[in-house]
Amino acid sequence: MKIGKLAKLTACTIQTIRYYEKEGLLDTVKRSEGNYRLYDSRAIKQLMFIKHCRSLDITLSEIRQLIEIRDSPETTCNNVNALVDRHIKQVDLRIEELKELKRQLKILRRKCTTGRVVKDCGILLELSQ
Amino acid sequence: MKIGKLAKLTACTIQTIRYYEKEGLLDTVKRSEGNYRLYDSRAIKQLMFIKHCRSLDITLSEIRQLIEIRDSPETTCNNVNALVDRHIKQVDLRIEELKELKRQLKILRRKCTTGRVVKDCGILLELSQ
DNA sequence: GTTGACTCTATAGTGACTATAGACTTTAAA
DNA sequence: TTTAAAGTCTATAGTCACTATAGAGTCAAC
Ligand SMILES: [Zn+2]
Ligand SMILES: [Zn+2]
Ligand SMILES: [Zn+2]
Ligand SMILES: [Zn+2]
Repeated sequence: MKIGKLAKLTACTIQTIRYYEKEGLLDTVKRSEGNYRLYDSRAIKQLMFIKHCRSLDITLSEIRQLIEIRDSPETTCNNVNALVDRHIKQVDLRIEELKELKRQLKILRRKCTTGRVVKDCGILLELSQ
Repeated sequence: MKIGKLAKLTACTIQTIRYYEKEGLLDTVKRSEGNYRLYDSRAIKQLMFIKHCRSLDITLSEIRQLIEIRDSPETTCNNVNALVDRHIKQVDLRIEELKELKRQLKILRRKCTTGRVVKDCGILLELSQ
C-alpha cells in the first residue's frame, strides 16, 4: 500500500504521515523501486494509535513515551496511568482558566451598549486602563 | 525611559516589547544618540492596552483591529461589540470541547487499575483500537 | 509518447512569543 | 582613567503540530 491509500484509510493527510515518520512516531518502512513508501496493516495500527491519542490532545512527546512504555510489555503500567492523570489535570486547569476568561469578557461586554460612538465606548475605555 | 524600565513598569519582557513594535502594535519611538529606544507615558498606555487585551486572549490581529477602530473616534462602536461577542463565543466553544475531552479522558482512565502490567493495560489496549 | 495522477525531498509558514549570538553603549567601581 | 558590568541593539533560530508550497521524479492508461 502506498502513502495515498494509507492516508485515505486513516483520514490523515499525506504530509502528516510523513511528519510522524520524521518525528519517529511511525516506523520507517521499506520503499519500492521508485522510492515510494510501502505500508502494511502494521502501519495502519500505528497510525490509528497516534490518531486516537491526538484526538485526546495527547502531545507527540507523550505519544512517544506511550510507545516506549508499550514496548516493555512486562513492566507495570503505573506511568501510563500517571500520564493520563497528568493530562486530565491539565485539561481541567485549562477549563477553569477559560471559564474565568469568559467571566472577564462578559464583564467587559457589559461596559458598552449598542449604538454608541467609539470615543465614548466603555469597552475601549476599560481596555485602556 | 529606556526599554528596560518600560519592561519593568509593565511586566513585559524586553523581547516582547520589541516584538509588538515589529508587529505594528506599538508606535516606533525616537532613539537616543546610542540608538536606544526612548519611551514616554504614551508607550506605557499603549503597552498596557495590549497587555489587557492579551490577558483576555484577544489575538494580536484583533488588537490591531481595536487600535484601528479606536482611532476613528466618531464612528459607532458596533464592531467592537461584535469582536468581543465573537470572542466570547469562541471561548465558550473551546470550553465545551475541553469538557468533552475531559469526559473521554476519564473514560480512558477507568480502563486501567493500578498495578497491572503493560501488556494487559486497558488504557494502551483502548488506545490501540 | 504523452497526459495525468501520484509520490518524493526540501523548505517556508502559522501565532505569539522566547532565546540565543555577537556587537555596541552606558554606567559604576577600582 | 581604566575596566568591568549591565544594558541595549539587530538578526536569527526555536517552540508545537502541523500545512502548504516548489520542483523533480515515478507510474499507469490511452
Ligand atoms: Zn498531556
Ligand atoms: Zn462601545
Ligand atoms: Zn478572538
Ligand atoms: Zn494500565
